[in-house]
Amino acid sequence: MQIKELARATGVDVETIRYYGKLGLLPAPARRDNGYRDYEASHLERLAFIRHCRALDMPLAAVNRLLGFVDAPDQHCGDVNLLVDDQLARVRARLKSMRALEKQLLQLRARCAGTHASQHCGILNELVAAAHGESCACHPA
Amino acid sequence: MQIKELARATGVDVETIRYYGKLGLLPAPARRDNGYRDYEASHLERLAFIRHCRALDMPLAAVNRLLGFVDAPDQHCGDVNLLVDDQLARVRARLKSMRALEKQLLQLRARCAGTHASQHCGILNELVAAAHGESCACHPA
DNA sequence: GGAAACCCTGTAGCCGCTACAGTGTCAAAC
DNA sequence: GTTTGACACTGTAGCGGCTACAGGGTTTCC
Repeated sequence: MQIKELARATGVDVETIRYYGKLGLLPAPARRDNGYRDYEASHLERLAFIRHCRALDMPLAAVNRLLGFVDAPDQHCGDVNLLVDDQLARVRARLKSMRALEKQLLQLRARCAGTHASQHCGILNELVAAAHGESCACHPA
Repeated sequence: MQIKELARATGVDVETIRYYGKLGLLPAPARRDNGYRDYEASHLERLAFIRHCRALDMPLAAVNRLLGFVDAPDQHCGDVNLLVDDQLARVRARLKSMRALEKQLLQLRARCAGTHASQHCGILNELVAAAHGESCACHPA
C-alpha cells in the first residue's frame, strides 16, 4: 500500500504520515525497489488508533505511551487510566477558562455598538482602562 | 525604567517584553549609555493593554490592530467590534468542541476501572476498536 | 577584586503539523 | 519515444507565542 492510499484510507495527510514515521509513532514500512514506502494493514490500524487519540486531543507523547500498552498486552494497564485522566483534567481546565473568557468577551462586546470615532469606543476605552489597572467589565475584581 | 522593573510592574517576563519589542508591538524604548533599554510610563500602559488583550486570548496580530485604533483616536472604530466578535466566535467554537471532548473522554474513562493486563483494558480495547472503524463509546455514530 | 544580579544579542526549542524546494519515478496519452 | 501529470522521496523552514539558552558586557555590593 502506497502512502497516498494509506492517506486516503485514513483521511490523514501524506506529510503527516511521514511525520509520524519520523517520530517513530508509525513503524518504518518496507520499501519497494524504487524507494517508495510500502505500508501494511497493521500500519493502517495503528494510524487510525493514533488519529482517534488525536481526535481526543491527546498529545503525541501520550499517544506514544498508549501505543506502548497496545504493543505489550500482558503488561498491566494502570497508567492508561492516568493518561486518560490527565487528558480529562486538561480539557476541563481549558473548558473552565474558555467559559470565563466567553463571559468576558460578551461583557466587553456589550460596551460598543455601531461605529464611531475610536476615542469614544466603549471597547477600546474599556481595554485602555484595564491597562490602567482600573476595574473593567471583562475582568471584574 | 529598566526592563526588569517593567517586568515586575506588569507581571510580564523580561524575555516576553523583548519579544514584543522585536515584533513592534511595543515601541523601541530609549537606550542608556550602556545600551540598556529605558522604558517610559507609556510603555507600561501599552504593555498592560497588550496583556489584557492576551488574557482575552486574542492573537498578537489582533492586538496589534487594536493598538492601531488606540493610536488613531479619530478613526472610526467599526473594526474593533469585528475583532472582538471574531474572538468570541473562536472561543465559542473551541468551547463547543471541548465540551464534546469532555463527554467523549468521560465515556472512555468509564470503560476501565482498576488495573489489569492491557489486553483486558476497556479503554485500550475501545481505542483499538475505534481504529477498526467500529462504533465506540467516545465517538458514537 | 570577586561574586551576584542585572543587561545585551542572537539562536534554538516547544507542539503538531504544513508547505515548500529540489529531485526522482511511473503510467498513460500522444 | 516523449511528454505530461501524478505520484514518490529527502530535507528544511514556517506557523504562534513564547521560553530557554549561550556567550558576552555592566553594575552593585561586600
